[in-house]
Amino acid sequence: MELTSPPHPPAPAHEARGRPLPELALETIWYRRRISRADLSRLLEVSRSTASELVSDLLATKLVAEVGDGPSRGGRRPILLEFQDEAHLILGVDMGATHVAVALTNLRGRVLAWREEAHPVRSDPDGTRELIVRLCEACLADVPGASEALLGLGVAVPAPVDHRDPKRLSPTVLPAWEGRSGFESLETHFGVPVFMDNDANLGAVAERWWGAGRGIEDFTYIKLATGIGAGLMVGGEVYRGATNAAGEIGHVSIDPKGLPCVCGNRGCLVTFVGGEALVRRAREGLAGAPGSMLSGCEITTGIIERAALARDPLAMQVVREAAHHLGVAIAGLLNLLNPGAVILGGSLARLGDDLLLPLRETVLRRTLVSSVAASEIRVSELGPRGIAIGASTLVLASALERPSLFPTMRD
Amino acid sequence: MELTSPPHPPAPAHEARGRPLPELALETIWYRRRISRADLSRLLEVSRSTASELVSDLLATKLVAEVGDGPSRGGRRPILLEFQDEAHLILGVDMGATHVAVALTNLRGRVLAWREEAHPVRSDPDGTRELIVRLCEACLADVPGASEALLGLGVAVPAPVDHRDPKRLSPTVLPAWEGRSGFESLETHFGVPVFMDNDANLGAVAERWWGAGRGIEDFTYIKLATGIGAGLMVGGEVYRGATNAAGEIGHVSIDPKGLPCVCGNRGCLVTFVGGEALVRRAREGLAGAPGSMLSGCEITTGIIERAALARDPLAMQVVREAAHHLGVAIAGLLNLLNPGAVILGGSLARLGDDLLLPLRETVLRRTLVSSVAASEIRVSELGPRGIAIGASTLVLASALERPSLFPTMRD
DNA sequence: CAAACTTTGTTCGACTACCGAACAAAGTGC
DNA sequence: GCACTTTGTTCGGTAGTCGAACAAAGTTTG
Repeated sequence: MELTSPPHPPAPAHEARGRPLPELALETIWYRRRISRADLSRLLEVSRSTASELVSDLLATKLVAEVGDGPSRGGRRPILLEFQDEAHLILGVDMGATHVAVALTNLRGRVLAWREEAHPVRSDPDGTRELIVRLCEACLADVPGASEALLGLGVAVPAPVDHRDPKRLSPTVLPAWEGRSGFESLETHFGVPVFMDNDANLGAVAERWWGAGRGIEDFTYIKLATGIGAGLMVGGEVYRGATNAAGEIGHVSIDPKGLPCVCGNRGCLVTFVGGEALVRRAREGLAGAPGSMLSGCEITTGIIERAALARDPLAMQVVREAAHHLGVAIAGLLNLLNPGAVILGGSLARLGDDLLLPLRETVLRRTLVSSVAASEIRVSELGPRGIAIGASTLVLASALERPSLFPTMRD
Repeated sequence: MELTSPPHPPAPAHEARGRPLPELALETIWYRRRISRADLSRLLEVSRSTASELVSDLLATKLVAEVGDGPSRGGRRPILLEFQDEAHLILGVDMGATHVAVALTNLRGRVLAWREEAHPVRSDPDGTRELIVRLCEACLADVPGASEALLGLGVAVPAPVDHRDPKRLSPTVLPAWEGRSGFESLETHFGVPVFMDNDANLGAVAERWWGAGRGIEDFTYIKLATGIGAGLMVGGEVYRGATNAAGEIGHVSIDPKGLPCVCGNRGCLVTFVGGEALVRRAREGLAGAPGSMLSGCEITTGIIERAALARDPLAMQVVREAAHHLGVAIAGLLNLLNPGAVILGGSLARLGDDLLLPLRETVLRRTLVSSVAASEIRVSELGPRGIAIGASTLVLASALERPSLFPTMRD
C-alpha cells in the first residue's frame, strides 16, 4: 500500500492515536477519499476485524458509502469506501471591512454557490446581519435541498475574536458592534451551529487545507488589504497568542523613526503598505508621472492594483516600494518564526510576480541563509474567495474533529 | 477537592486524556507531589478501582511511595502517595560559547551539585567534550550513589539543533564541530540516554517549569548575552519552526538603515544590544565620561554589567540605550506573537529594573493597548543556572512523557 | 457515647473494545 | 489446474475499565 500523501489537507495524526477510533476512521476516510477496509486497518494500525466494525457503523451514518470494487493486488478485490462529500453543505461568510461575501460549499471545500455585496460593515451592524442572512439564503436557494443538508455556518470577522465564544466581538476594532456579534440570530434562523474566527486566521486555514499551505505545518498567511493582518499556522493549528491578538503584523515597526501610526507606534508596516499608504504614495508620485493612468481620477487601492496589472509605471513603482517595505517585515518574521512558507493574500496578492519579485529580493538580502533556504514566499492559490472558504473550512474541521456535529452521528 | 494549581509546572492535560492511563497517573502524581488514590481517581476521571490498580503498579516501580495518612475530610483518612523526587538524578549541561556549566538535579529540578569552567567551546570540540565529562563526574562524585541513580543527560548547545537527533549539530554556527556533536560518547560513557536542544529553547523550558513562565502557555524567553536568541513557547511546547531556526530574534532588523550585520541584514537587534555593541557604545562614551568606572580597563560586557549595578552613569547610559532598542524589537514581538509574557535571561538580565524600566517604557509607547495589557515583561527567576536546569528539565519532561525511560518501568 | 453518615480503598463480576485465528470468497500467476 | 494472496466476516479470548458491594476508619448529630 502506498503511504504517499493524497492531495489535500491535514493528514490525521498517524502516530499516537490519541482520539477515539470512530473519529479517526471517519477522518481518515475523508482524507483518503476512497479506501478499502483493509487499507483503513493498516492506516489506523488496527486489526481488519476492528476496521470492519468501524466501517459498518460509518455506513449507517450515510457519511460513507460503498462504491464498487477496487483493483486487485494479487488477491480478492477490495470494496471501496468513499466519503460522501455532498452529504452536508456549509455556509462560509467573509465579513470584510466594506463588503460581505458568502460561499456555500460541500464537505470538500468546493464552492457550489457564491454571493457578495459591498456594505459599510463597520458602521452598520444590524444591516450587516440582515445582509448576511440575505446572501446566505440566496446561496441556499441556488442548490436544491440545501437548507435541509446544512451542517453549519462559519463567519470570518475583521477583528480579533475569541473563537470559542462566537457571541462576543472585540469592541476596540469594531466599536459600532458594541462587543456583540449578534450571530445567535443566525444560529436560530438557520438552525445550525455558528462558528467564528478572525479573517486572517481563516485565510491561513483555507490555504492550509486547499491552497498554497497544503502539507506545511508551520507557515504565515499575510492578508494585504486596507489593513494588514497575519494568520500564524503553528504545528498545523492556528496560533492565537495569549489574548487572541497574535498576528498583528501591520503594527510591527520597520522604521523606529518613521511616521506615527494610530496605534501609538512609529513606522508601522501598515504606514508603508496599507491601503491609505499606497494611495498617498500614488498621489505624491502623480507630479512626476504626467501620463499615468492614475491621474485625473479618485485614487483607490483597487485602481492602483488594476493600473499595476496594466503595467502603469507609477502604479508599479508604488507596488515595488511597498514590496520592499513588506520584505523588511517578512525578513524579520522569517528570522523570528522560521516558517515553512509565507503566503500572501488579500487584494494586493493579485499582482503576483510584480509583488513577489521585489519582495523576494529584499528578503534574500536581509535573512540568514539557513532560515530562508526552506522558506518560500508565495501568493494565495485561492484568491478573493479564500477567506469565505476558510470560514466554511472552520466548520468542516470542527465536524471532522468532533463528528457528533454530524446529525447522523449523534445517536 | 480543590483543583487550584499546586506550585510548579505544566499540568497534565486534564481534558481529552489522549495518552495511556499509567503514564497520566505517574505524571499527575509527580505534578501534585502528594495525592490520595481517591483524589487521583477524580483528577483522571476514572473509577476508584482503576486508580487503585494504577497505583499498585506504580508502587512497584519505586517512583511512588505511600507516606502515611492525610487529613480526613469527613470519613476514612486517605493514604497519601508521594512521588519520589530522589529516585533518579539528571545531569544538565550548559555549553555556552565560552564556558561549560553542569548541574546535577533530582526529579524536581533541584540542583544537588554544580560545576562550571571557562573554555573556548567554539574552537575546541574535543577539549569541550572532555571537559563536559570531567564536570559531570565531579558533580556525580558530590552525591553518594549518584551514578547508579542517573536517569539521563541533557545538553544545551549555543546553536540551532534538531532536538530529535543529538548526534548532529548545525555546522554554520559552530564550524569547528564539523556538524557532529560527538555526544554518543557521553551516552556510552555514562550509560544513559543523552538529549540535546538549543540553549534559548532550554532557557524557556526552565522558566516554564520552575521560573517566571509557570502557568503561562505562550511566552517568549530572550537570552541576552554575547549573542541574542529567543526560545518561543507556544501552547506549552517549544516552537522550533520549519528548520529548527525559529527564535533568531537577534537578527531581526529594528532599523533598515542601520549598521550592516554579519548576517547580511542591516540594523539587526544584535548590532544594538549584543555584547560587542555594548562594548563599542561604552568605548564611544568614555570621552564624555572622564570619571567612569569603565575608563582605564579592557571593557567587557561583564564589566559593563557590574559597573551598571554599581550605578556608574556611563554604564547605565549604555544599558538604557540597549533597553530602548530592545524595546522596539519586543514591541514588534508582542504585536506579532501576543505572548502571555516576555522573560529576559542571559547575563544582561541580572540588571533587573535598570533594564526593565526603560524597556517597558519603550514598549508601552509602541504597542496596541490590547496586546500589551496581558503581556508582562520580566526577568528570569532562575538566573545564570537557568540553562543548565533547562537541560536537566529536558530529560525530566521526556521521562514523564514516556515513562519507559525510567528503568523500573521498562519491564 | 451510640447511631447515622462520609470517605477511602479493595474485591469481584460484568461489560466493552479490540485482537487473532480461522474461514469463505474472489482474485493472480505459473 | 493448483498454489498462493488478498479481502472481509465470524467468533471466541483478553485486557482494561467500570459499578456495586463491602470493610475500615473517620466525623457529625442527638
